[in-house]
Amino acid sequence: MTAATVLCCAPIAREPISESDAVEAAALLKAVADPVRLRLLSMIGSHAGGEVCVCDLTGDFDLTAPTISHHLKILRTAGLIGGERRGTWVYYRIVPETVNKLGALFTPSAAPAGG
Amino acid sequence: MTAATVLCCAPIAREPISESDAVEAAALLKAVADPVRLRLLSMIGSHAGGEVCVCDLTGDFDLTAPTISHHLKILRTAGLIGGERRGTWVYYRIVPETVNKLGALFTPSAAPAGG
DNA sequence: CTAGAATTTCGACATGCGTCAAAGTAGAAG
DNA sequence: CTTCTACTTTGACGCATGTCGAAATTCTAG
Repeated sequence: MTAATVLCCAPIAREPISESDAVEAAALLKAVADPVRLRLLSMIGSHAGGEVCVCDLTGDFDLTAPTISHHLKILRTAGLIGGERRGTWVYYRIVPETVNKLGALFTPSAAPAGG
Repeated sequence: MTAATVLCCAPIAREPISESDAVEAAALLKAVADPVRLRLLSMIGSHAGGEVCVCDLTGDFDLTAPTISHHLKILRTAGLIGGERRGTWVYYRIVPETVNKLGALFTPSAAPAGG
């Protein structure tokens, strides 16, 4: 128990983040720093069955299909969602690990130091 | 205890976020979706005493003072940091409430439903 | 193979964002 | 009041991003 067990605050407020970590985290954050992508991520993640067809997504936006596809690609490239084609349709599901990374950045961690 | 106590996942993956909530959250996320601002926020939040002089910030970046000031303003406008002038120097400190908002978006909440 | 639907890629455009140099503001020191 | 330092605002520039229309891709159905 000599080592620090700092529970004070979010990781980001515990010690200065390194430049490379900042670049990595910022890339992830940039992927969700858009209302459309946030809604898409939320719709995909909260859908019963864990999977959503793209065709069920486009209807809720005043955007063209190419634009939705563009946002989906950004989320997928960031590792936040995964896509799979089955027949005519493409289904997307959330990748919880990556989403948790986001939360971990700003959440006062209850984990012991070093974890 | 009859009501749901949904611990499955992040709020964003529990139910579809509303458009207005998405816009609000995206604005907050955009403020931290930049390596420089992420480092700035981290340096301010992790500093002993809870306050940092701007003059202690600029040295760690290969950026001009106006650029640092610009990023600081974005963080302040987003409500993530607060600034105070004392004499010649300006001191910034973190606003934990706003930072927690970010974490709450993506963290599997341990709070009971309805909270 | 042809026809058709779902989705992505491509090309283009307007807007937004990060950066700097120069000028402006606020307080300390003489 | 003048000068110096610390910081912010303004104006400008180039690059990135969100959006669309059109074309290409991938699969199903005859």
